[in-house]
Amino acid sequence: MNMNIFNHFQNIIIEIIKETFPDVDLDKSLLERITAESPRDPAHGDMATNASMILTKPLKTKPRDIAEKLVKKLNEVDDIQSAEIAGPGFINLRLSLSFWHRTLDIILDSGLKWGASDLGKGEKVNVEYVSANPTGPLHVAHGRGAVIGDVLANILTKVGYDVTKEYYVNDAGGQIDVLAKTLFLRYKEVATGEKVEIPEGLYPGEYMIDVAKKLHEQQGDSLLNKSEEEYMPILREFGIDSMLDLIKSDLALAGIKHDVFTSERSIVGRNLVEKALLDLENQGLIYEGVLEPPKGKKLDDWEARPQTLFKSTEYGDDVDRAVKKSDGTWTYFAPDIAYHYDKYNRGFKHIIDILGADHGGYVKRIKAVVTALSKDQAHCDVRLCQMVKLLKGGEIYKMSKRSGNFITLEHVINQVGTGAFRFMMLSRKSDAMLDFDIDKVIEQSKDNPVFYVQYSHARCHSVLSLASEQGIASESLLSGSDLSLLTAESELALIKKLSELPRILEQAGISRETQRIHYYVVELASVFHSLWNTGSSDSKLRFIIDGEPELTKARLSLVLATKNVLKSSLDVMGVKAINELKSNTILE
RNA sequence: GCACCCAUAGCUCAGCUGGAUAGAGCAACUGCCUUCUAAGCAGUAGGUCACAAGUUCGAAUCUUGUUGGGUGUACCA
Repeated sequence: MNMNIFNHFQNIIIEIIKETFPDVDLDKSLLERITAESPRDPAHGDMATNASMILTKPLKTKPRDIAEKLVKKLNEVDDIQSAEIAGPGFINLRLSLSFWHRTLDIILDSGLKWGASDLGKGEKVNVEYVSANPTGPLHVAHGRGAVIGDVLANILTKVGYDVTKEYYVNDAGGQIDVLAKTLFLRYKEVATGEKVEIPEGLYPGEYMIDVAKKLHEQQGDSLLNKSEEEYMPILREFGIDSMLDLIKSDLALAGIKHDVFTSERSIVGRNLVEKALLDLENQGLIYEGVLEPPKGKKLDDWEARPQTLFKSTEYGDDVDRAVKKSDGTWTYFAPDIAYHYDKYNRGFKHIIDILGADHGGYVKRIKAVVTALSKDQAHCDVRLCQMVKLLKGGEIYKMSKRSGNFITLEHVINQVGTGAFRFMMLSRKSDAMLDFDIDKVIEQSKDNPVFYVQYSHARCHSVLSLASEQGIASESLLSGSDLSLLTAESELALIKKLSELPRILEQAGISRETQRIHYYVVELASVFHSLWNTGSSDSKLRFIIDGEPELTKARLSLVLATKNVLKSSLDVMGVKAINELKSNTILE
């Protein structure tokens, strides 16, 4: 059986259609539109299909007439308890109890692997995320892209892709000179003890002082006597290394570890820029030209000048893009072309870039590059992460990297905890802006979904450990429980929710929408809390029933399955599941 | 000007790539603790899915306009 029960029944339905209408040639794209999904209203059953509506046109028959034929055969399927026609021609399926019990059994057997699938067929995917310039610590906006990229990579891994988590280090551009110059001033400050004013345009952040101190420890006063030409390479090197260490420790704090760091300097050093541009040139996509001045924005210093351009308009971009500056050096874009060329040559046909919304204007040209360089063999998917509005008690925290007093990622995570931070970063789709109120995330109330979900996991743990202590049932004793004893509506609702995970992960992977797993885990917690409370109003529905060891074991099995699914969902989110909630603890 | 994104209950947001009577949470109101954690549950009330056309059996979802907000807009990265 396909782990994704919706695909499973979709296949069954399609087979039945082929049997029922053998003379009609139904093409694949049409059959793919035939769905099996859970109806909005549970009163409509467990599964609904739109098959007869889709088939109306090719069969030139009324939907209800088609449905009647299909229903007859669907009713013969073992796992289908009943199939009936409803509304404009939907077929509602009610699945048998034994099907649900068998599904629960599979979920229990799968343990933390439940939800995994082979959708990706082991294909290679490169997910590039964060890629912040090595000029300072990460701030909160970086944190959003970081979590979304990380979780998307986790999801894709879970659904069967061979995923590489990657960080592109912009260590070759002008901002590195700015970094080095700033570092020199701070170094001078440390060495001479004289207060230094950081001029406009350099990085005023105080983090540079610590770096300068370390530099001074290593080099003493020796750099003071050197010429700029001599000390700049040393400072660049030291600055980049220090900043990368800083960034990596921020990432570690956020629970993120990239597989690969690719440096811009190494791309340039391997002459990949020349190679990639030659490839484009051979395709006639590089030319010398003059761009029009941009409209709607005053540019006092604009002047027409010939530049080396990439014909990105060929692939849907708004204007062609410069790859060389007027002084003949590469633009930022050129090494990035080479970098994507490198990704493709490393065998990635699925390339995903997670960027900040402020890079929105960059999307079309980078997609154009990948399409051109791969001759349409690779696909580049760019996800933009909208800004995070950081609040504390309703008041806005302004973040500006230039000012130097921006709110760092470290600062925020230290206040709310890694788990809560990640959980909240996944609460909105990446296209939409996100409000993040530090006070609310710390708040230990039902207002806070992190606690709601963790509480459900803690409850699972609590029952299971209680049962274990009482010797009623340990986890090992639970295997082989008679799951058919689970017949209450609330129990079945939980089994059904558990069974959805594979589909949720597949769809999150396909659509690259990480918020889906967030909402799933909240829903799952809700269904579990609901079941828990049926035991409050009716003691016969509690998990542990004196004198009924078999029933108790069956129910505890369901609890165990729930605990596992909660945990594996949280694992994908990079959030640590918690066994016991204590007051005043920050979630890790 | 142009490009990309957003607009759903009083507030914060879901809505399973086009399905049935649009759903949660918060706030409001009503119930449920001699109970495996009430940090929870059940219920009531709350809607012109920004607006207008179009596509079709069927639209919050797709197309095109319009309005309002965000972001970006040569030789920065």
